Amino acid sequence: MTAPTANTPQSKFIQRLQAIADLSDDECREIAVLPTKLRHGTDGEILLRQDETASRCVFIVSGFLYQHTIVGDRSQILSFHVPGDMPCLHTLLVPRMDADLVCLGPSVMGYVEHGPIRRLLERSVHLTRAFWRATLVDAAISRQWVARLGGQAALSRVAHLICELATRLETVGLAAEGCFQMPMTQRHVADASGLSIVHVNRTIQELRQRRLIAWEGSQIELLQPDELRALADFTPDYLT
Amino acid sequence: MTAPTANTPQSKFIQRLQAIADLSDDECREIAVLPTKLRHGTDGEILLRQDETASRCVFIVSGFLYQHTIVGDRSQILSFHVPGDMPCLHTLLVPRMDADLVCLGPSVMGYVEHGPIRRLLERSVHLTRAFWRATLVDAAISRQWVARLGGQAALSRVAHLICELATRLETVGLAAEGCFQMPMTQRHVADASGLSIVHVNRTIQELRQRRLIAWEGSQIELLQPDELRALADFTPDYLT
DNA sequence: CGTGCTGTTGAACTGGGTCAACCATCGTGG
DNA sequence: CCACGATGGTTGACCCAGTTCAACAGCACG
Repeated sequence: MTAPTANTPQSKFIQRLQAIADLSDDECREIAVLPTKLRHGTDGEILLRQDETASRCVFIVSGFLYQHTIVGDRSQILSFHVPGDMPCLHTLLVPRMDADLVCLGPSVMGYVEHGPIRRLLERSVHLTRAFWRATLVDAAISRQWVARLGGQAALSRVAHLICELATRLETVGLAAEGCFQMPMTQRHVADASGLSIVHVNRTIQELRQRRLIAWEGSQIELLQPDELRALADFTPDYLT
Repeated sequence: MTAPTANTPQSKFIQRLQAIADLSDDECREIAVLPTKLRHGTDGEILLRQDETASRCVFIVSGFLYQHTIVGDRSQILSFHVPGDMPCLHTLLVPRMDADLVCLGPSVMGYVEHGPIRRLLERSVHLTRAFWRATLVDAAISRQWVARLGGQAALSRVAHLICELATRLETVGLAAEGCFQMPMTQRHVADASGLSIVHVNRTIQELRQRRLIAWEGSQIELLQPDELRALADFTPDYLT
């Protein structure tokens, strides 16, 4: 299907599913009519808590979320989520959250109860595959994070994170020419990269000095995407 | 279903699915009759290569596998797989492998072509859920690895890995009283933990000195499981 | 009986952590 | 309108967990 989707709350989510699996117009419509409640979230607000049992799914209309857990005395970010993502889709089958789901900056989310999604998927093998596949892309991202954290030094690690986010934002039309907005602080990068905040600061400065990225406020730009990807050992295939 | 499964090649796999989602006797039978080719693998043998397109799934009858990738000049293990696991189930929907699938020690695998599995799942919403859920457990394990690698120091990191493996082996009846067999070398632990082999050696010695584990050859024993879990910040919920 | 792998140990080194300032920005309340 | 406290970014000095290099011992295997 190629119909230019209107700018409904669901449009980014559908656009994202399209990128993952082909959907027919009918299927898009069925997703669009899922009963949805829109909610606004503020920076740092916790939408779902670790160990809580989720009874609904969240898709991001605008803004960003991340999953966060405490390990020992350290705060660790497990994943970032961008508009069009459904960060806790897995709760449909495994309802217990294994991390907090937190707003990164002000954001708008759509809530959909598990019930309607389950009923929709029961009727459609193809949509089930699309949703399943969406969870598999999340899993592939996690595996890349394992590689990133286990195998790379600080500079490549941070570079990889930036490459990943740029690519994911491109697929939903929120990044162009390697340029995007994301209200991440250096603390977030530190918690996502297993580094101290001080060292993230120096690492970002190194990336800036090498003219690989520009980063002022929430505006991030990849100045030399190819060089950055080479440094990060990044290949975007896994994001499908 | 509670019928004592005979010791067929599939029995561990079915046992594992049982632990994840209830299956009826009928469903177990349908899995048992999936056309399967048995293969033997030797230590270090690569069953599937990174970037290769898989056309079949593998379940482990006996022995161990791991997924492995090169990041920069470092070798990184992304996951371990134990009997009953289906390590590349995700290739059913995302056929491209994002890592090598390698034998850890001699092992026996069952190969099932994608086609028969797809046809089985098309007929059964419930089985689809069970398989989907199996991939979600793998994803949860990856997320835990992210937390482990990003947030924990060497000692906790290695302890966590051991706790995870012990728990997973228990659910398929291959560990009892915290005691199990696994032909892992310290190199494997190093590659899975993002540590140097030398430091893994010293870390394991520390665990031994603290009387937390015993590890001779391929025989691993948790001497004080509760203390080890506390040190590792390990809670087994996510393994379902 | 060498050859190679795994485990072990010691010594020197370093990437990144910790601690402690300091600055700029910004929203808030007096 | 300004003083303020909070937050995010930056810098310097010192420290340490973990790396690297190198050597050696046990053992399995051809």
